[in-house]
Amino acid sequence: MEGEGQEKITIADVADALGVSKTTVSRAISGKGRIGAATRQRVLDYIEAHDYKPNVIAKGLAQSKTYNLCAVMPGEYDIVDLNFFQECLFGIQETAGVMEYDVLISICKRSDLSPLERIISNHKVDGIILMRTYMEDPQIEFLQQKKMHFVTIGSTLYPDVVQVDHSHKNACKELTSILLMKQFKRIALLGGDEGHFVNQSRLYGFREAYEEIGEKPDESMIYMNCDGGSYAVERSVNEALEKKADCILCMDDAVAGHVLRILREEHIKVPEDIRVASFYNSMMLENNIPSVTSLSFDARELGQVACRTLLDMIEGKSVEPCRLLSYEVVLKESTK
Amino acid sequence: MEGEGQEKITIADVADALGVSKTTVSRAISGKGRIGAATRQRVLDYIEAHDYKPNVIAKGLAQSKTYNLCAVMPGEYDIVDLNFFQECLFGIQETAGVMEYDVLISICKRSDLSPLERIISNHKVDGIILMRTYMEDPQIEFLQQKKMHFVTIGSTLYPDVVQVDHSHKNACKELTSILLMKQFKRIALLGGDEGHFVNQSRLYGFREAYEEIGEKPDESMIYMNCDGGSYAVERSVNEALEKKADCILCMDDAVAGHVLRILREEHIKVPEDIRVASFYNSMMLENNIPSVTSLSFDARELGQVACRTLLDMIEGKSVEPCRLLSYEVVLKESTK
DNA sequence: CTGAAAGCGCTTACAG
DNA sequence: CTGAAAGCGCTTACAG
Repeated sequence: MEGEGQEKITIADVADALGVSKTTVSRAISGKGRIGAATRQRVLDYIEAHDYKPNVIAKGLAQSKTYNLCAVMPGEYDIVDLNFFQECLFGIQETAGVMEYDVLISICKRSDLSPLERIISNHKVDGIILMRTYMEDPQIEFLQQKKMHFVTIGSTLYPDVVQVDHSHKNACKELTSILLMKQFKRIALLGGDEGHFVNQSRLYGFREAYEEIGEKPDESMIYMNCDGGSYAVERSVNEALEKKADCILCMDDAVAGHVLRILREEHIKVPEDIRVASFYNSMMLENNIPSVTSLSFDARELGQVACRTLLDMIEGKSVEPCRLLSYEVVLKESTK
Repeated sequence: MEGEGQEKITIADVADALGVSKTTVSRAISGKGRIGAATRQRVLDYIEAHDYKPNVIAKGLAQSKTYNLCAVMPGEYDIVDLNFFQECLFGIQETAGVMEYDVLISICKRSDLSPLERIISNHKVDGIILMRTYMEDPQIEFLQQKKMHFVTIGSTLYPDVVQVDHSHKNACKELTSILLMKQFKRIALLGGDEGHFVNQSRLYGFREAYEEIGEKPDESMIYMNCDGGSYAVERSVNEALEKKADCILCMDDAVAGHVLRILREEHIKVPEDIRVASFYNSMMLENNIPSVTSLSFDARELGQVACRTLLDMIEGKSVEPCRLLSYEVVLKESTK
């Protein structure tokens, strides 16, 4: 009698069984419209007992909704980002699930939005979360033109986009300030892709820290676009060493990983000979000796907040256009 | 005139515009049913020109399909696995997209299937891809009971489940054999979670390599469940060293990362004092000195094959129940 | 408080 | 070869 392939029971079935109309059943479930408390309880009990679950697809069709969200993840990433995206996704799906939404994933390269376009033109989702922003962002332009509900994880200068982000600028400023206070003044900055908004924010924070003490960073020691591979990093590190840098600040752990390897190869000791810190932490460096100073962000929370915000937008509530979440500076041996 | 918020045009609109029935339009698009070539072309031209795209949700409802797949990703993972899952997902969504399917993601802990259950009972997907298998697998049991179409990435002993996997057993056997041929006979094996099918396969391959040369591994140097953190690894490594192991074989790069750190701390040189190799490669170890020998698998291909197989099942085609993809042994400095 | 009916945007026997 | 009609499983004005 259990699990007997009991085919999908529909709202009509429960209406028949209870001798009421489909309308009534629908109302009992949704809680919308006037309905007698007793009647309501009867159908609730029945569907509970018979394990009835409304077909969300049909419901969606009737309401012109899908109860799906789309999380778009960049097609180009390195393993450090990966962990970040994964955590975000976790947060997103967690809070989506609570509201009976599901999350559809779209992996898009910056140069090719077609996966996203397909999802939109197929009317598969009610809203979109962009998991990375670019300075020039074709995804944002596309979604605005399509008038879709969406929120970005990461900041942007495009007007009228709802965004949630960590305060990368402040975080980087704080870390840089600490380093400066420790009297490491010749800091080399190994930055990531200039086209990513987040890297610009980090750079900004770095500069502000210097400004605050009335000094200027050595511009010739600011190396952007270092995430192109270990070769770019190697050149930058060598140049920084020639210029007598006393500290190397890396935009993320992928870069930091390369840096640490290079220093080790050249028998340059951290932190004795030079200090190293990273603007983004991951599990990647956890086995490094010495342990490395970095900024720490809660990606999962970011996903949760982004998702909740999007859900609010879909439901027509008003939302805060720019949320900034906090961060931590984690000081370790590499900057002693 | 462009992008003028031209609200969703429906099949009825195009039927009206063309003076034909909705039936005809539907047939022209799907290619099913008899229809005049000329008529067909007319509607095709029209929808092309007017950028009409059928509402997949409505289509799905009429056909009792969703054109969605679900990829279930484990909720517990470490960063090494992560890269694997990401690559898989890439492959999955890539091949799903070609068939106009989208992929919905569900992150499930082994102990809590509720995200998956929700998706199933909401009729949100036509099939499921399980991205990891366990020896005792509640997900498989659940899906079989629900009579859903699904395929697993990773092997399983459960009967009648369609699975695609890399030949972990053979791969590990081959790597172990090479090590044995190099006369490293006292190999310590640091294994992962015994509950994961893949780790049992690896262990199996390890044993078979010994058998083949008529010898036996030192059972006291087989340490399973090492992925619980660095402490478990540390104990195992120290014990292995006491037992004069000449080589440490790690089930994956997370474990390998810990091992390499521990050896470095204790000033034990690789490969001079002891050899190290990993059964699973990732970007995680790419900066290690020395470079480390490992097995290499193409996770993306795995995703593609799994997805194509699932799609075939959904369309009622018969599929190969167990596909095994190939691998590579990548010899590097750590086992010289 | 409850129900009959129309509608969401498609598909698909069934006629012609 | 083409169309009118019923149906997929819901929701929601509109009446009563």
